[in-house]
Amino acid sequence: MQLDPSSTADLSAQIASAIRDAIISGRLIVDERLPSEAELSDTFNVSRPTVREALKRLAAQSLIRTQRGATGGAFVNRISFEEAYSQQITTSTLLLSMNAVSFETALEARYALERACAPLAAERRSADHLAAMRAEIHRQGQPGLTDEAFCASDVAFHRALVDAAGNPVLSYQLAGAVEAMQPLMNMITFTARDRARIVALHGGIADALERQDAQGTRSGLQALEEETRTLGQDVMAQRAARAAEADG
Amino acid sequence: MQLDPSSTADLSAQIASAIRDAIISGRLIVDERLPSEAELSDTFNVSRPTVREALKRLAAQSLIRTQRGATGGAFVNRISFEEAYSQQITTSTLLLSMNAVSFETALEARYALERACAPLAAERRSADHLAAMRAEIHRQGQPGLTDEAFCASDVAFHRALVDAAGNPVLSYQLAGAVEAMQPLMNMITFTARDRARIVALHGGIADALERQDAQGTRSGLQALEEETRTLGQDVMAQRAARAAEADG
DNA sequence: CAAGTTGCATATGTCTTACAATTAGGATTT
DNA sequence: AAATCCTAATTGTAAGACATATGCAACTTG
Repeated sequence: MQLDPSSTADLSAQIASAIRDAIISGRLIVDERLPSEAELSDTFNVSRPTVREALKRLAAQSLIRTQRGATGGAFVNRISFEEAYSQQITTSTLLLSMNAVSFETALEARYALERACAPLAAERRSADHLAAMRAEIHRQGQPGLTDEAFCASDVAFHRALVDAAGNPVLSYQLAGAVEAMQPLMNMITFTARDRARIVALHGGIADALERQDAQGTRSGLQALEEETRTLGQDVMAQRAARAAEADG
Repeated sequence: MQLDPSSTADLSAQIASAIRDAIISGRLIVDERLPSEAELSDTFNVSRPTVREALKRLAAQSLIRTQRGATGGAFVNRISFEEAYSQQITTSTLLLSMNAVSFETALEARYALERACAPLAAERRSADHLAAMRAEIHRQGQPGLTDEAFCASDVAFHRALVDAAGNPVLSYQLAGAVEAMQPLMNMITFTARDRARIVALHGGIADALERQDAQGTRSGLQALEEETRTLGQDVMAQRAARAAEADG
């Protein structure tokens, strides 16, 4: 592992990059211990704080984990689906909120992806998945539920649907899309009538999954997308109206 | 921004977490300047190196950028689609390679997601997208192409297909799925006959997109998935056979 | 002899102090 | 007025020290 002396980037960034490349390329394998900070600072000819900054960068990406004590050190981390989930959700959420992604664009992407797992979910759904979905549907029908709790239950419902496809890679990819939508969804105020419609659509989707009807699942999701889009557009229109009123 | 004194985690991790929460919640907005390292070390009652480790963690996630000089400092970064892409690809690639995700599982997820953008791509594909796809198809037909170059062109083809859907969120989500497959795809040796079949399938997909035939695009992708699965299974079977031979 | 205890070596975590490098903006000089 | 230099602020890097955690071996003790 060598550094490029002509680079103008921070030393800690260069060192992190060198180690990252070694991990990605497989020269460092899972659970292998990196040299100690003192050794690394020798080999790279930098001070220990600089090495530490590099290691913290890698730790932030879950590429390594550190352990104190006699047999401690930095170890190549086997990144878990859970860690990957949470990183992707953080990134997706910020990407949406910082780049003024419209409600329509995010919604379209989300449901396009979700419909992609309809056939697999219809084929493989287990009793557990169906039960989880039914439980969320029941919760969504309870009176006195806050809008936020309703949205959270909605996310849980869709999460169960995605997991029913039985493909962890698919679940991972979709977690970001679904959860990143939540802040946008939380802007919507659901009237009792809205909720009733959504609960009915959720019920239809669960029914279709239960009878392993892929096409029914797809069209149920389609209807749900359109319902949600209408709700979102209403909210945006109201906001625009209020903003215009405040201006003039 | 306060720290939890009962936490056993590293101070730098706690500080990074506190700042990250402030960014995600919107208390710190894009392009806003964070307090200087000296000020942060005062407010958190830690030393400057500890603050710096926290800032490097955030920089690794593209949440902040730093600038030297008189008016320098750490600024909340507007995360771009490109940065989000590359982070997701890194994470996805490692997730697949470190968790022994099978070729079948990854392939299934990839094509399920890709078929999801078939209707949108058929509706919105521009001449540019079609031209990009045709160019890659032509490249794939050239003799003397290495397997790696063939795979890279394959990725470019699929990337154009995804971009044709005209939804940046969809493109972002799919970039990880498609590109993370590349190391697995690179294990495959493509015979001339294999390549001819794949090129023909690519041509069929491009044709379907050109005539805005969503169903044709979907079935073309379906056929491509099955072709690829067969190729992958052959490779795995050969590997298993060689491994058995070496053992016995 | 077995079980618990102590102490040591090693590693990361944190602090302190210092200096180098970079940069914007003002002061100075031509 | 324009070009130049200087200065202050800020991040980047270094070096050394101490604190803390932890595995392991040696030691003590019942």
